Amino acid sequence: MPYPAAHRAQVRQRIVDSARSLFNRDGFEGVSVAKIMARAGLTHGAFYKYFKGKADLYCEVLSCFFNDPEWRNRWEGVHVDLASPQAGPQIVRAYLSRQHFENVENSCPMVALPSDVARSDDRVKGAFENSVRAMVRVLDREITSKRQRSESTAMAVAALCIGGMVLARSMRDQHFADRLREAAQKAALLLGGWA
Amino acid sequence: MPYPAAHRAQVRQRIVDSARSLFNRDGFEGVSVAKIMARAGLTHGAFYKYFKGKADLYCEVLSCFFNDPEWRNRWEGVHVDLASPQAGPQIVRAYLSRQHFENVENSCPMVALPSDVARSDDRVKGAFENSVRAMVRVLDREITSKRQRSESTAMAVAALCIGGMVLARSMRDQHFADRLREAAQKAALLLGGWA
DNA sequence: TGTACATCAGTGAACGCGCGTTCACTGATGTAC
DNA sequence: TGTACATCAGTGAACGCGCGTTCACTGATGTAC
Repeated sequence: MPYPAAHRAQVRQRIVDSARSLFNRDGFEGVSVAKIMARAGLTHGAFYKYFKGKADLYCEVLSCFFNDPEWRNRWEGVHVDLASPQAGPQIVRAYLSRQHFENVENSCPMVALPSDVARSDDRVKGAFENSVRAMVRVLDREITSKRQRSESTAMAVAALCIGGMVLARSMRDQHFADRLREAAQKAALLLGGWA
Repeated sequence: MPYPAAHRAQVRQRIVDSARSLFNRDGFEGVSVAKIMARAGLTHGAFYKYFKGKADLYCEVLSCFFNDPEWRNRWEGVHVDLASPQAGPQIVRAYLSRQHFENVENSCPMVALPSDVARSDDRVKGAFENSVRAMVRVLDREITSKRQRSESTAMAVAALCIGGMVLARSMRDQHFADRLREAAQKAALLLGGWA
C-alpha cells in the first residue's frame, strides 16, 4: 500500500483543525469546503476522499472539543488542573476568561455555534449535545464533592459559562462585553459554591 | 399622492414580521430576500423600495423585540405584568418557559441569533446590544427593589435566561433540553433572590 | 359625476457570483522482483 | 541496487443551483378639473 497509514490520519486531522477554526470564526454557512481545504493546504476535490460531506465534518468538529483532553491548554496563560481541588472554579474562570473571549478561532465550538446548531438536523444536535453533557459531567463532579443534588446546579453553571460568553461575543461595546463576562463568572462561582 | 400614508407603514411592518419569523427559524444566511417577501405577500423586487439591503432589515428585527411592548404577550398562556411586585420572577419564568422554547418563530431574536450576530458587523452588534441592555435594565429594576449593587446580578440572570434557552434549543434529546431549561430557571430565580 | 393624469407600489427578467458535489485525470509513493 | 508497477492521494474543470441586488416596466391609486 502506497503512502504510510499515518499520512491519511494526519491530513484528516489537518482538515478537522482547519474546519474548527473557520467554523468558529464564520459559522457553518459562512465557510466553504474550498476554504477549509485551502487552509489545510489542499484543493477542494480531495475533501470527499476524507468526508461524506460538509455536514459530516461539522459533526466531527462539534464532538471533538471537550473529548479532546487538550482543550484545557488551548487558551494561553489559562491553567486548568483537573486533579486540583480548585478544578471547579478553574474551569469557570478559564471558560469565561478574556483569553477564551478573544481567541475565537481556538474557541470552544459551543460558544461559537449554538444558534447554528439549533437550526441543524438531529445528527448535528446529537454531536453538540454530547459536548454539553461532557461539560456538565465535569462540572457536576467538581460540585458534588461539596454538596448533594448538584446536577441541576452543574447545568446552570454550564449555561452561564456558555451563555455568558455567547452574549459577550455579540456585543458591540467591548467594555459592556467585559462586564457581562465578569458578571457571568461571578454568578457561576457563586452557584457552584466557590465564591 | 396615490396610496394612503398608512399603506407604506403597514407593508413595511408585514416585511419586518415576516423577516423576524424566518430569521428566527433559519438564521440570517438561511433566509433569502425572496422568501421574506413571499411570506409578506410580495415579490422580491419590491424589497428595495423599503430597505437598503438585507442587513438593514436584520438590524431592525434585532432591535424591535424588547422595545416592542407586545413581547410580553407573545407566548400563549404566559403572563407578565410589569406593574406586579412579582414581575422579576414572572419575566424569568416566561423567558425560560416551554412556550418560548417551542415557539421558535415568535421567539426572542436574542435566543435564536446570537452566534450569527457575533460574526456580523458593528451595526448588527449594536442593534443586538441594545436589546440585551433593555433586558438587563428591566431585570435590574426588579432586583434593586430587594438588594443593592444588582446590575451584575441582572446581567447574570439575563445570561442565564438567554444562554439556557440557546443551549436547550440546540439539544437533540428533548428531555435533556427540558432539564437544562429548568435548571437555568431555578438558578436564575435563586440569583435574583426570588427562590 | 366622470375622466385624464401624475405618482409610485409592485413585478419579474437579468446580472455576476460563490456554493456543494462529482468525476475523469495526474502523479507521488512504497512494493515486488 | 534498480526498475516496473499497482495503488490511491490529490487536482481542477464542470454541473446545477440559489443568492443579493438592479432596473426597465406595469398597473393600481387618489387627485385635479
